[in-house]
Amino acid sequence: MSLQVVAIRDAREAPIPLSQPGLSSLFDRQPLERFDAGSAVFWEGDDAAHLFQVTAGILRAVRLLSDGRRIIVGFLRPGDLLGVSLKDRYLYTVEAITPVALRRLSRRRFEEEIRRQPQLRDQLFSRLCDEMTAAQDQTVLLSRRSADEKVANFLLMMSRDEFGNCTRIVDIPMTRLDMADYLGMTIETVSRTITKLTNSGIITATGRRSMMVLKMDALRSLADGDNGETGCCQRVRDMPPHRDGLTVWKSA
Amino acid sequence: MSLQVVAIRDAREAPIPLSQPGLSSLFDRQPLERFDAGSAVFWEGDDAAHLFQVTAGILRAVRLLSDGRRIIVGFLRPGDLLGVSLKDRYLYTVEAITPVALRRLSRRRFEEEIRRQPQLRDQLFSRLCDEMTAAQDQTVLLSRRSADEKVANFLLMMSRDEFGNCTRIVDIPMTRLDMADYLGMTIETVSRTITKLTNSGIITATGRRSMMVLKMDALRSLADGDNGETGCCQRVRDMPPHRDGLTVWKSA
DNA sequence: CGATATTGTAACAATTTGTAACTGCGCTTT
DNA sequence: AAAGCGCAGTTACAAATTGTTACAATATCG
Repeated sequence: MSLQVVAIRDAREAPIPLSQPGLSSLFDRQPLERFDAGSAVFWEGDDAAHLFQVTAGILRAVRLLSDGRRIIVGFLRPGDLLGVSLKDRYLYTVEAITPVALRRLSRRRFEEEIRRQPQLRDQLFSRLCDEMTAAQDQTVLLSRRSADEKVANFLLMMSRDEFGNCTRIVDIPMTRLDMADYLGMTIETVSRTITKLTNSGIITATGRRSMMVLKMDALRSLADGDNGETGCCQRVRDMPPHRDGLTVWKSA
Repeated sequence: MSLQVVAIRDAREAPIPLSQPGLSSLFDRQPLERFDAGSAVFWEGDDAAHLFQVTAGILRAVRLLSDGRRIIVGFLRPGDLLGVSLKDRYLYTVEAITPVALRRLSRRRFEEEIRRQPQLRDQLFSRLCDEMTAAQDQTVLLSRRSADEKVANFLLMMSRDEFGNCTRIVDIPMTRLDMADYLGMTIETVSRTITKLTNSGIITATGRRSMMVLKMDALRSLADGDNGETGCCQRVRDMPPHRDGLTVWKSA
C-alpha cells in the first residue's frame, strides 16, 4: 500500500530529476518468499545481512526484556521495508502474524544501490523521518494516554486503508496479546476496554477478529488529545495525510 | 560533547574520503545566540525555518495534548542538533532548561550544504538512525517498565558523561515535573521513587539538583531489563558505546 | 468432534495517581 | 539581617486505574 502510494508519487510529481525508480524497484526482481503465520523472518541479535520488503500479510516487530516482558515496537504492512540498518545486528525480532510474502535483498547490494542512486537515498531518508515522527507519536501515546485512549487510537489506526481514510469495517489480524504488548497494557485491560466500547454502542463485533465502527466521531473524540490542528484522528503510525514537522536532533 | 566525539572521529579514522568537515562545521561560523532558562527557542507548529546546534546548556523538547497533558519527547545537550526536518513545521516546542547558547542556520542553507556535501548527508542519516534507536528504547521504557525502573534508567542516563561513561556525581538540571513528563509519571511518584532509592542507600542527595550514586551496580540492576547482551545500563538515549542494530521499516 | 488456544468476565491485589498539607530553600522586602 | 513570600519538592493518606488470578465461553485446528 505504501508501495503503491510512493509508486504513484514517483510517476506523477517526481520530486527527483526524472521519474526514477523508487526504493521498491530494488526488490521487484527478487523472488517471493513465503512465511507461515507465527514464523519469524529474523531474530533480535541476528546478523543484519538482509533487507525485506513486505508484499503481502502483516508482521510484528518484537523486543523482549530479560524477564519475559514483551514489547511490540510496530506492525508491518505490505509495502513496508524491514531490515534497513546502519548497525550490524537486528534490533528486534520480526514475526509473521498472518501468512506473509516478502522479497529479500542483501544488505551489501542494497547499500551499493543506495550509493549509486542518490534519489533512493533521499527516499530512504524521507522514510526514516516518517518513522521518526511515528515513533514520537507512539511515545506520546504510551506515556500519557489512558487505556481507553490507547485502544481508541489503535482501532482508528487499524481502520485506515492504504490512503489513510477510515473505513467502518475494521480487520484486526493480531491477537489481544499483540495489541496489549503494542499499547503497553494487559490483554484483560484491552478486553475490558473493547467491551466498554461495545457497550457504549461505539463499535460492534462482526467477527472474532473484525468489527464495525458505529460512531466514528465518538471513537475519534475518545482517541483525541493533541489533534486540535488536524481535527482528525491521532497520528499513531502510517498516516499519510497531514503529517507535520518531524524535528530531529543529535548533532554532528 | 557529541560534537567533540564526531570531530575526533572525523580527524582520525575518517570513514569518508579525506577528513572532511562534519555536520557541526556548518554552524561554526554562525554567531552565538543566548536564551535564558525557561525561554523557548521555537514552538510546536512554527514554521521550521531554522536549524540550531546546541553549544552550551540543556533544553527540553515538549509536546502538549489539547487537555494540557505534557510530554517531554527528549532532552538536548551540547552538540545536539535541533530542527532537522523534512516537514515544514516544528513538531514540538523546544525550551531552555538552563541558560543556553545556540548557533542558528537557515534550513535553506542547511539543505543546500547537505546536497552539496554527500558525506554530510551520510552523517545526518547516521544520526537519524541513532535517534530512531533511542526513540525505540524510550518506547520500551514507557510501555513496560515500572516507576522504579524508569527512574533508575533516567538517573543512569543523566550520569553519563560525553563519552558514555557513568559518573558517580549526577547533575539534574531539570525539575521533577520535567522528569515526570519525560518518564510518563507524576511528580509525586518521581519524588517517592527517589526517596526510596535514597533510603535504600543506592543514591544520596548532594544538593538540591545533584546527587551521588553510592551503589552503581544496584542502580544498574534496577534499571535492568533487556541488557543481557551489553551487560551495561539500559540504552535510553545518548549512549555512544555498544549501540546495536537499528532496524527501520517503511518501504518505498 | 474433541483438544487447544484465544477471548471474555469477574473478584481481588498491587501499583500508581490524586489531594492536600507541610518542609525547606532562595529571594525580596523592609 | 529578619520577616515574609513563593516555588520546588516531599510525605501521608485516600482513590482510581491497572494488573493478577481464576475460570467460563467461544473459536480454531487437527
